[in-house]
Amino acid sequence: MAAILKHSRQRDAIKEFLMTRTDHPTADTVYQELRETYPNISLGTIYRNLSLLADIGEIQKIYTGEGVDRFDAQIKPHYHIVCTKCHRVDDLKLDFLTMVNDLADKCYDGEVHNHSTNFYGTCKSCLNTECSQ
Amino acid sequence: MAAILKHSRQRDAIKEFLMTRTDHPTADTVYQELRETYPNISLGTIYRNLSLLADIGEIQKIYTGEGVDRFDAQIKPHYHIVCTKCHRVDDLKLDFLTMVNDLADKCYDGEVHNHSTNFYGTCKSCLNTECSQ
DNA sequence: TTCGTTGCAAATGTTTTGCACCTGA
DNA sequence: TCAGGTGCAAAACATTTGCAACGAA
Repeated sequence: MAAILKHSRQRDAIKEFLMTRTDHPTADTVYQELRETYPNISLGTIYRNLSLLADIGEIQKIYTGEGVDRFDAQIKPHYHIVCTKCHRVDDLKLDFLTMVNDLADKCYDGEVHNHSTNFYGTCKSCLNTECSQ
Repeated sequence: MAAILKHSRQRDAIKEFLMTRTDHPTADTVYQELRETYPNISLGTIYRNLSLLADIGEIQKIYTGEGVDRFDAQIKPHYHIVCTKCHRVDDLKLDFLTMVNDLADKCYDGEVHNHSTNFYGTCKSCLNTECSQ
């Protein structure tokens, strides 16, 4: 069922762009940036490739509950922190707590395979500008 | 800024309906069910009241990353488990791990206020019907 | 040549919003 | 009375998809 992948310049560019970023761009950000190099690239291509890359596990799709999906070239399990003021999404340098899956599995009558945690708070730069708001 | 709330039959019905449910209905489910009692109720009213109730903390909005938002009348912090086969969302009988916020705060240069975790797995009924698929 | 990929545009699905009318306090 | 609430329909958004042309193997 899984089709054989052909090489595509656009897909390479999308993945390469993601790997240069430590924030977690949205599909539209990827689109706006890549349009400078590939003026004819289409949003559909961005979405198709981001989905495909996420499906084959080369990138990660992040749901923050703030409307838009975000993407991350870092596929090692890790946590994210969302600033509730400026909506920026950062990686958190906290070890992934695999044993939490076991805790959850013990109190569930199905099977628990994984978990996804988002932390919410205020980023440093929003803390600093708090009084001027 | 916050307006004074007036009583509304529709808002009551929405909250009451949510309180009868142990699953976590989507806005559309609330709409379909309440339409039987209030044939003229509109989806806009459902969305407006669900948002309002979530804003004032009487209900909770749940993001599962599966497209639609879900709502929960249980506002005590707790975790959810999403079945990746049938997309049903259950409560997990696992104590909320408040200390995880402190763990996260220690390795972040902003402030961590909260976290939200979704577990992903297979529910009992999907496990049972696995071979017939 | 073959079949996956692209660009474009239209379609989809969820959620929000403008507006005139209604309703609770 | 009057500000908040409602129903309706249109709009806004993010994302997906159909299709003919394109391009890698």
